[in-house]
Amino acid sequence: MTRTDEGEQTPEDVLVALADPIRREVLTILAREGGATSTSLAASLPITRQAVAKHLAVLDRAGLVRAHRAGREVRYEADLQPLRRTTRWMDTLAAQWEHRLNAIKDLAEEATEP
Amino acid sequence: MTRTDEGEQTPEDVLVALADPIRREVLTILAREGGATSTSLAASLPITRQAVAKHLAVLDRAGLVRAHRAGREVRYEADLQPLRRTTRWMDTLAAQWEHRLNAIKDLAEEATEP
DNA sequence: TCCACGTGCAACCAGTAGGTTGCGCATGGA
DNA sequence: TCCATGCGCAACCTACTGGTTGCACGTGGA
Repeated sequence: MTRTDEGEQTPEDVLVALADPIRREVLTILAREGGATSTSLAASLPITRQAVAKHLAVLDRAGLVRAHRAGREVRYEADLQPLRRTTRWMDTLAAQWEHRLNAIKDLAEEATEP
Repeated sequence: MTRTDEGEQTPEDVLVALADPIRREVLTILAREGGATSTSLAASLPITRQAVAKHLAVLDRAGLVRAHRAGREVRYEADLQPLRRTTRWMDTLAAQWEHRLNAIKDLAEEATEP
């Protein structure tokens, strides 16, 4: 088991996690199957189990997956809540930036046509 | 001038660009000031002009900045449109994944209480 | 005309990301 | 009881990222 004890799960961690196509593919499989182990994921992907484990660690750091031990297997499930938080965070950022840009554009118009 | 001739600008490029705190800071400055040069940005940041130029290249690849030559200066301005597109793309992804997860949850309930 | 200033390009360096192989350990089933 | 299976850990490799310095080029102003 990696951590899952949710340290921070910043929006930045989610962006980093989602920036990799293999990690998005992992989340897609997890959503389609409802859960999977590192071994079963490696069977569906072009990389080894250990590489999958590293990707799962990144996803776990972002809070996007949760690990459950079941016997000698460790089953991973997707948690989309941090993703929803992150899109809202990005929208807020975009709104702030656009607000500043519009304010500047208004100032420019005010100066040219008085 | 870097490229600005918009090659693809995939959501992935936007995620990669936004995953770095310095690049987010660059966008913040660009929105606050309405535009800046690599030299003026380097004055506001703890890194050299050449490092700034590399970050601007990443932002340009994502379509988040646009370069305009003005005399011997190259002025960069923020373009938030790819950011808005990316948040919508992420929302769609989240919706698809949640849809699959809910379908699986329903199946499980159906099986346990018939 | 000439010089200063802003850019662009290239080489270089350290650290990290993504991938591999190898091995040891625990656990569940025959 | 014993063996196959699933995991975790560690070492190692390669490529890319983020940063630096140094230098050459073009352009605008005194």
